[in-house]
Amino acid sequence: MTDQPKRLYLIDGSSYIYRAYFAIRHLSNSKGLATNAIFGFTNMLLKVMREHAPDHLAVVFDARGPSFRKEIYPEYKANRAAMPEDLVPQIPVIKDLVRAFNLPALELEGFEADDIIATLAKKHAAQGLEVTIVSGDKDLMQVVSEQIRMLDTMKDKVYGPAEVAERFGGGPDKVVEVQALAGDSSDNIPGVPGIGEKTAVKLIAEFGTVEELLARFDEVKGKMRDKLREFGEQALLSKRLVTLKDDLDLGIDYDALATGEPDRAALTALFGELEFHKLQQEFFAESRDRNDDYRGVFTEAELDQLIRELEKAPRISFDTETTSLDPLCAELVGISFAVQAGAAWYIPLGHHYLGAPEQLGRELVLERLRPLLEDPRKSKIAQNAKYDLLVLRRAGVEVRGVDFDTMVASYLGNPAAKSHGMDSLAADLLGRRTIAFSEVAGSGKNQISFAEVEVDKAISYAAEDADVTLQLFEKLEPMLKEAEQEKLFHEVEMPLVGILADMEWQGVRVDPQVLGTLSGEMEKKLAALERDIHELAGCSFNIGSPKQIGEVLFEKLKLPRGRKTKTGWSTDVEVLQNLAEEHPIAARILDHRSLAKLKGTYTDALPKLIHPDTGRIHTSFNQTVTATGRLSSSDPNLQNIPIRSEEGRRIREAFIPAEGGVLLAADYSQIELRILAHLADEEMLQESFARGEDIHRRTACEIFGVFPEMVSDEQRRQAKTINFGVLYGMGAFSLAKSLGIDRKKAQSFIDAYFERLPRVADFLEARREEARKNKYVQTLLGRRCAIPEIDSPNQGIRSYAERNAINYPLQGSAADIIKVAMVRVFESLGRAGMKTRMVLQVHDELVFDVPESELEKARELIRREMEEAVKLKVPLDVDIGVGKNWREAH
DNA sequence: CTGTTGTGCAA
DNA sequence: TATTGCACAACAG
Repeated sequence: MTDQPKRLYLIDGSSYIYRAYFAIRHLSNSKGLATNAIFGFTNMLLKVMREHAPDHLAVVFDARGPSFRKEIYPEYKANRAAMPEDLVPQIPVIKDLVRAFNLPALELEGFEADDIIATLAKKHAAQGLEVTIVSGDKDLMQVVSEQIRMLDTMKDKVYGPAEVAERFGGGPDKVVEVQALAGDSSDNIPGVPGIGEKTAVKLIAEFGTVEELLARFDEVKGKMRDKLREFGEQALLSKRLVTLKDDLDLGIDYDALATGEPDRAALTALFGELEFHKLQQEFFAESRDRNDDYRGVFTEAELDQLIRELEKAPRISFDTETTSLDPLCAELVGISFAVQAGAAWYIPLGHHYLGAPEQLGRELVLERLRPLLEDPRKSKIAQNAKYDLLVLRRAGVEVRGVDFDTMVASYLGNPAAKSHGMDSLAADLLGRRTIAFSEVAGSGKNQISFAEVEVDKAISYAAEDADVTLQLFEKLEPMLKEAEQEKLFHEVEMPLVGILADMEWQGVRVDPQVLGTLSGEMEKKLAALERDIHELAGCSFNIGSPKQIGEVLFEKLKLPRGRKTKTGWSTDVEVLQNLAEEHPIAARILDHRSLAKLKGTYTDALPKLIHPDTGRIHTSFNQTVTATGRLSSSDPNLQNIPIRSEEGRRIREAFIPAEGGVLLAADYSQIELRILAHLADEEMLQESFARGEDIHRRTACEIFGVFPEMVSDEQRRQAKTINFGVLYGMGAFSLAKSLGIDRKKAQSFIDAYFERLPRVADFLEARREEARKNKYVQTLLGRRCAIPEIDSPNQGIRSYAERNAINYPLQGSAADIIKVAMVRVFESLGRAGMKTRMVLQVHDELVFDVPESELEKARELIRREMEEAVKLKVPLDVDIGVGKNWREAH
């Protein structure tokens, strides 16, 4: 073995923190914590580790208090501004990071990081070690030598004696001399006024040291001589200030600076929290466990063996591989299973490419697995189970017993998180970078179907999915318990998974002819509007482009501008409505825009999404998207089908029941206000709901002090706006804007409201308080949503957080209630053996496809299960409508 | 071809 | 300067 010199790396932590902070101006995580300095610092650390793999290292920080330099010179660093307020909270995180990397960290009271570094560098260099100082600070150049070099990772430069000499005109020993003369404005080191670095280098090159220069100052000519005479003492003081202490008694030897193995779990948690997803991936890219036992199942004997393993295991995880992201088009290509961490199987069923190995038959495998998959008592785990349920249902297997969906569990743990995808969960919770789909199937136009992926590759990809899912379960289950989400998870969210799968499976019938006719009419109207608009403008332009509209209205026609957007002048409804009085073009543009919107988003888009086999639209209900617990709908979004305008309502006529049936729409009346009445325990609201009054009218009575009969339409409208405003935490400004009144007046309405409904005011404050105390708020069923921004120093962010603290419990409790109702209705319909099918959910409304013969029974059942979903201090009223299309059902 | 912006639909 | 979503067309890189 060759005897490599021992190496030591000394990282100037404090200097990097500052440099990173100023180099990266804007970076923060979704919780409002600034992360710019942390990010820069981490990058530096990772770079040093990656490129130098140090075995001995110290990260050195400045100690909190003043250093000894302050004692010799009170003005030292006096001009330094206080640490920026968004940097302060980053410091402890950086120290956590260093700890998680398991690296030695040092700081010493009374001394700066540079002194510690100088001491350690000199000491170890004297012992024959090769020392690298990682810093960008020129002060440290004074300790550079043959054994000590300096590395600036941000500039990617290494400084040895030669590089130092180039800048300071001599060996590293000249550094302090030059700095003593030139001073340093950032540290408030005075030096000699009028002498900068260039002059100082010249003088030192000639005289060697400050002392020598001062002794022979008469050899210097002109004004500089006077300066030197006057400020000589100051130069000597400066020299003391810039000279680093290199003889501190640290009592630290080489062995104490050995680097440890990084704590993967801690790092993962930190990177996750900081939302350093890219770094997370990079760091863990190499750390995939190669010991995983992933096997393909190719023979009946192997299948039997697998099934025996699956039967023995208390819980199994599984995952399907298919040809499409859309489960209703997807063909099954393979299934994977895991029973314990690190071991998983993949059964290829439908890989077909030239030279593909012999695979077991699909029918055979599914028949053998059917008893297990359909057994409700066999506990199963899956990631995004809804997808697998649908794929297998399409393949003829009704999977039961899926009692843990890792995606849903992760969502309950943090509903505000951006992604609950397996890759990010594996990274965040397991510190593991999983094989990306694109790595086995390619991406973009090169992407191939999973059926064409080589079986060997498919095994490592698919088996990993089942394995990781099982490992995620092991992490997530205790987390759910910790967060007290178990009941909500097992009694509401998990039952809902299968129900949503069923709703997507059913889909809703849509008549393409209705949409086609509508589209044709719109086409004509749009063409006419376009002609008018171009004529009024005197030129032809793209009405769909806000930018071009801006050019025409504000530059060509010289109409008054309204608000600005990031890229130009706003042309939104509000602006155009104001412009309508100035010029007839504005109203036409508005008409054109809303019609084009309806046509593009609905009448033209929906027919394309009608499934060719079923004649129905199968939307996707997403259970892990919203921060509040609501569902969302996509591909297409059926939760925003128009209803307000006449044109819009006609789109609803295209949504129709199955042959021989009707559509039944059941919606909760004023559910969020009822929840407010319940949670705030506000008697006036409770009494009003108990009596079945018009709540907005009643609110108007209270705040305007008039009798119910005397409430004008205008007053009711205003009360309604206030009622909704309360749910969203609205202020006087926005109320004024939406009512078109002045702020004072709006404030007086709000005052009157809280005067008459004091418990509501208490409730709102209690929610803000709760958020400040716990950093989260809760719904009726204990669903939690974190609101870390509640402590943000930024007023805008904090106000936003406070509004969320009010809105989440109300919107979220409504979501809880309708989810419970969905489970109750679904199960009740099943027990009754009815053919009525739940097909849509629109936040406070459920839509059913009902055979005509079952109508009355269904109506009663649905009403009962919805109204009795939870018991509140106010009744839950459900309005039910029935019709031959969705519009009529309202 | 992909991500962002402005806009607008729903509860 | 009112909450939560999704999707479209235009546009920038």
